[in-house]
Amino acid sequence: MAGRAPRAQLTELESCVLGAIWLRGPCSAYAIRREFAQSNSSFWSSSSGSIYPVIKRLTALGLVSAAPKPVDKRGKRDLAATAKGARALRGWVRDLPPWTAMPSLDPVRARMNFLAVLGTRDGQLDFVRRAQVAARVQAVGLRRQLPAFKQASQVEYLTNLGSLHEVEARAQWLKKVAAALRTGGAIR
Amino acid sequence: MAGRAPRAQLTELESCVLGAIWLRGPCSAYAIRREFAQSNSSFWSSSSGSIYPVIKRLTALGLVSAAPKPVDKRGKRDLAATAKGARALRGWVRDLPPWTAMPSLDPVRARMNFLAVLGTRDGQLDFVRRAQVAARVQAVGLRRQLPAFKQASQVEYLTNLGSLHEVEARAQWLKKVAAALRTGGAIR
DNA sequence: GGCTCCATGTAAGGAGTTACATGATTCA
DNA sequence: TGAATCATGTAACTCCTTACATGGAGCC
Repeated sequence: MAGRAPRAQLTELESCVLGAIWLRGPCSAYAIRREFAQSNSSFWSSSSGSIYPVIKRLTALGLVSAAPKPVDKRGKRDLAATAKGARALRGWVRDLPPWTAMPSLDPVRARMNFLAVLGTRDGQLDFVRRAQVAARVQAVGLRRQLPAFKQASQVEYLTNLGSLHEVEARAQWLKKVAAALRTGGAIR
Repeated sequence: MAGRAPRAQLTELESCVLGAIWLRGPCSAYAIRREFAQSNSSFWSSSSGSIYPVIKRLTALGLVSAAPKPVDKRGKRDLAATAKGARALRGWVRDLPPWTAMPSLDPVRARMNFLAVLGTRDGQLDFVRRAQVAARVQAVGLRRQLPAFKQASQVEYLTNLGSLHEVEARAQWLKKVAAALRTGGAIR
């Protein structure tokens, strides 16, 4: 009878949605969805097909309460994290699994592994320079947003500072790669 | 009749497997699997259930040739990238999609968003310090491996240098976060 | 003979994506 | 009144994961 026991651990997406609901206090699912869409550090599509099922699961687990708003004729609901939800979130944040220390999956670095396939040194340098420009553009954009984040909230400032550190590190690394190509010739 | 047309674009995993086969020349699927498992920058499980289906797809697409080895009584096959496979790999490397410029998904940064849930400044500092230690341990390990990579191959050296840059940037960022917590008090 | 690696696969399931569907509200 | 946005959801599909299955080779 009883369906199989639900997963013990939350996924990263589930935890982030739970966290957003916990932070935002009572709010609609749509607000969460929009926040994810506008955030500059979200890899998830944050379309309705991903967010709503996640919220459903969180509600089923008792981590989120969804009170219907009688005022609103639409199906709008007020979501809030329960005490159990706050405990789950705390555990997820605090207990850093070992894999979280590893370097993340960088698509530029993944492609760099096979740089030799581009053949000539000029082709390889072109790739590296384009990646470098893209990283620098990102960095400039982030740096310009920082003051606004600092005024808005301390955490937003700090997390965006982290993103900035990452893209700047990538740009510096690519600079070294370009230098190595110029002095050492093409990768083969 | 004809089943639906195969996907136009390769996934990141498929491309990386294709690249590994292209690099390693004729080799067995097991060798690829092992390489992925030992690589320090692979997020994929690289278990048989993921690698073999990918190779099957690549072979079906004509990007990889799989010649059976008559010498070996086992089902061992010699995999190699075809000319078409090399072209596909080249395209994947060269055409950096816009999203590849974004900061990657850092699990530590994801948790940082909800640091307030840890409550006290000491609890928050403890989290940050543990993340810092983990990042530094990673950095030291990578830095120690660099000379060996440099001797083995230039690309391996350069990609691992990229990993090093990333984890060092993370460590520096966490240092700033800790400083901010010490001077500014707990995040709320 | 048994143990450990080598080597290739299949089966079931899960999590997230894209695309679609449906209305209410707001504003020009 | 029509368009854009707000708001919630379902259905089909895809890629990857975990777990299982099978057998040869080398070694004590």
